[in-house]
Amino acid sequence: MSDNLQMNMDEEYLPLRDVVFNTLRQAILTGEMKPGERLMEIHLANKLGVSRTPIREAIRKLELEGLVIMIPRRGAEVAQITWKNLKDVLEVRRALDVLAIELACERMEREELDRLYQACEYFKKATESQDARVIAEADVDLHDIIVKATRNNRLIQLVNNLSEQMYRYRFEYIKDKTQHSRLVREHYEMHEAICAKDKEKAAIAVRKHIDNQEEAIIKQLQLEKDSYKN
Amino acid sequence: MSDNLQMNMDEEYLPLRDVVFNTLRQAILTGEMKPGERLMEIHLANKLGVSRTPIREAIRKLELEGLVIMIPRRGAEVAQITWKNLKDVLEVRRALDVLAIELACERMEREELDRLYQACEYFKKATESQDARVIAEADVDLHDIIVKATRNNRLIQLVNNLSEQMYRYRFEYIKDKTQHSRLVREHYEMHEAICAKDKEKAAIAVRKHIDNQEEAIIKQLQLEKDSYKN
DNA sequence: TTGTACTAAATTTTATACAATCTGAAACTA
DNA sequence: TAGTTTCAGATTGTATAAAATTTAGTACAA
Repeated sequence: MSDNLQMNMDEEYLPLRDVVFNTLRQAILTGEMKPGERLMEIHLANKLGVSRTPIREAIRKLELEGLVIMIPRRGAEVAQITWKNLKDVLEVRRALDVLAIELACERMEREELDRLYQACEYFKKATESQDARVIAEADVDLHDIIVKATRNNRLIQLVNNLSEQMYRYRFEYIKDKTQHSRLVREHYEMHEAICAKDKEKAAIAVRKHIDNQEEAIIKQLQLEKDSYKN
Repeated sequence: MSDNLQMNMDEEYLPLRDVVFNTLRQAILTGEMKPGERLMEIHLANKLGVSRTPIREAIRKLELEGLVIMIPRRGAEVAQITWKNLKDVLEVRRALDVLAIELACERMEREELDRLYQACEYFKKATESQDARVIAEADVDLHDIIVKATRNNRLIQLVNNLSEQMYRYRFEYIKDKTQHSRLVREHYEMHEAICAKDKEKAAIAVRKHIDNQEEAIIKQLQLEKDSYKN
């Protein structure tokens, strides 16, 4: 792990455990902490300048999110991402994203539809910028609008969690310029389908969207496998 | 809360935090701890005969499961179950149960199909026993066979979690004898559909199953509302 | 060289101590 | 009386200490 973890302290008040939780989660999702790497309490406590208690509590939450696995009396380590695991996540995510867009068809209001359209436009512009971080953020914002329109907090939470599980791969995926026009098109398709309240068309569009993502991630994983030979 | 929480200590080794976690979760799901009730650390620590540390770590996990909500510097309390919240959970569960049975159609093996049939028969016998606990257990076993057949660990975990969220209502639901024959029939329908690998028929059957459950739970909630006038 | 027993170091697990914050009631003011 | 202030007690948040366990290293015998 690179030795420059930094905590974001400028929130008005958050218990340290939550600050630590966010910090570690971020480090894991961005790949700064590699799968298999151990999370040692004293080490982390020193690095982040807090005591071990908040570290431990943060790890408990990461454990339940599936980002780290615990081995009793040995400690926690960053969860390995296996191919199987990823396929499982995507399988579930596909179903939930379909549900989300179907509900969005029913429940999205005019004002949100407008914002969704703006987000589509903004995403298009973002792809032209060639800056992967900007593109990724625009993508997240767009999908967020759809998911929030479901008005279903449980669904929102689950979809967000599942999406996060593969952030690091999506990042690589989004760098692939050849996909950009397709992504832009699919976003517009989704917007159209929701406007028309056409659930079937919407479902088909999201499925395609996720299928593409899955394919890209698998390709990505294949590359890593080849280069690291594990 | 009744003052006789008991921890299950006979496992070979589980960290105290996990024992506490299971104990508290059980207490919440069975209704022994009522929504809105505060979880005070010292109190719980004394009652369970451990220090505050494992209590705190258990609460962190309950928090992420949505069973308790945290108010900073005020502590945790058992999450209120609102109507909205229940509808949200059921909405997601419906989608995931459909996914599960569809995958089961693809992946269930001969031996599991046999066990599923046995579970159907056993459930039928259980309804005759009139013992709600026996019936509930038979029902859980049956659905477990289907969900496990998906081979998708993430899905298994999520469905189990969502099911648990309404254990206390299902319990009342299952006492309603007029529903029994319908439940038995629906179970056989599911088994048949999976045998035939007929995803559509299977999906329809589960949806009906959950719709019934939803209706019954809503009725139940209505009753409580009337009797407590809140 | 390999295998085993023993010891020391590292690490997690649990308990306790201290600090910060909140709550609620009594005292006080207008 | 209504509203504010103050303060004690309760409770959470954080840090540190003690206990239990695992890991790793070393010495010694086969």
